[in-house]
Amino acid sequence: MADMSSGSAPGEQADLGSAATLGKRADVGSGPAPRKRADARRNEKTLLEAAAAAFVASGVDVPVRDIAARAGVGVGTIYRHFPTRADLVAAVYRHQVEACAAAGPELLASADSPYTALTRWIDLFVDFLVTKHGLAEALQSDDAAFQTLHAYFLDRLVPVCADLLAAATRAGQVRTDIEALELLRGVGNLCIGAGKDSQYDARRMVTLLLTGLQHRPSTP
Amino acid sequence: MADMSSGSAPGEQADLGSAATLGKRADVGSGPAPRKRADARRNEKTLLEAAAAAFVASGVDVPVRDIAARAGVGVGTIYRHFPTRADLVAAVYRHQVEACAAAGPELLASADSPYTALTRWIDLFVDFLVTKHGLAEALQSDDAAFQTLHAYFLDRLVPVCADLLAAATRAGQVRTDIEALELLRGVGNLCIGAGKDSQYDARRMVTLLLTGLQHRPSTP
DNA sequence: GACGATACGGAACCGTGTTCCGATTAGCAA
DNA sequence: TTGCTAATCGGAACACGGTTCCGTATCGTC
Repeated sequence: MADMSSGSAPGEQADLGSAATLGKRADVGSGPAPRKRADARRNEKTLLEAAAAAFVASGVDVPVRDIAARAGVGVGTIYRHFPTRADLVAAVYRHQVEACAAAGPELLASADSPYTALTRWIDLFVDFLVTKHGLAEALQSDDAAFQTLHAYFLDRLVPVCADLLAAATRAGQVRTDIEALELLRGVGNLCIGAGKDSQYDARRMVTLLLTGLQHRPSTP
Repeated sequence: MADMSSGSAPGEQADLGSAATLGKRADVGSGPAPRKRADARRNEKTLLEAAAAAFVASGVDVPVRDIAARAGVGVGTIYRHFPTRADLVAAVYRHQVEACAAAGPELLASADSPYTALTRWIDLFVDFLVTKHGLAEALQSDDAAFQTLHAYFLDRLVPVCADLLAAATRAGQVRTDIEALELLRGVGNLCIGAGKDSQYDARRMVTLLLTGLQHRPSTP
């Protein structure tokens, strides 16, 4: 299974998550993609690496200027490749989000019960969030610029969570009044500020939430 | 019992929560307070009312300039009375925080079990947070300016929560590995973004958390 | 009414994200 | 190799938010 908590590992050959691929696919059928210039491709890769390093060093709140400086480019270059901060963040973490999404079905197939698969998957999700300083905060930020990041996470992970939840529901292991979106948002919220207070253990809170999710006829 | 979700009801005679009373008490023993000028007192009251109205209208994120305009004063006046945004927020909600703190012992005395008292108290807390747009977010913000707000809430409410939790623990009704601070932060986190998505019901998530908190020997 | 202390207003400052546009350069053709 | 042109780059400039500063206005007292 993919390791969700490892470094962000940018720098692959294929689609590095340029903003154009985040929204609706642009003008399908207008012929093959016009292939970017070499310096543009180089810069995009450099930017993703610099951003990943900056996020590790200073959290996802690191100023755009710092990322630009780290990459040795101007801020204009960042905004040409990524229309907004959130798109850059999304691009940097795209691989890990995809890995998390892919892990859902695998866990469902390998775990000894749907509920176990669900908890393991949520564990992956939590590991991902708590190891990325400020990511959970950014996801819930009401800043309009982060709407696209929020949407990307939800688009990709809600269906996976919904499948796990549905399986657990069919097995009679969980309450039936909780939706996947709600569960994911709750878990995401619990991860906020995870690294900033040693007294607060997000994983323990998520455990509580998941325990409470279990189907228990004897509700007090 | 105090109604935590009602309007903020500023405008009382006594201490309206000026910043001086939030931090450590300044120079105790240097004689009686020198009694502010009349216009200063008038402005402080006006400011609290304007801020409360602005918070209701636009959330606690409303720009300081907007509050100043609403109160018909300059921004300098705000900063003279409240050293920072967070102090203004704290002052506006001080009454409700105090009411929430006071409700703890009352509930413990009146409810039929400590766990019930705890859940009722948490309900009050949640009602408070979800009815104040952006307050839960501000509480967890890593912005240094909100540290004082965070600290105020915690100073005031953690002891109350700890008492309720201890009582429930003595009654064998809850797990023993959760601290009051952790529980409060978890609940606070779950309230983030409560009003912005009709799909997400913070109260339901808190219910899950509290259910998971219950002592259950048969852990799956 | 005068005068010192206090409080006021809002321009100015700093740090953000984002936009804009002249300078630069890659990629191609001759 | 040399031009040419469109794509790309860099960073100054803008918008917007919190906060600070200081000349001016007002209060309260003599």
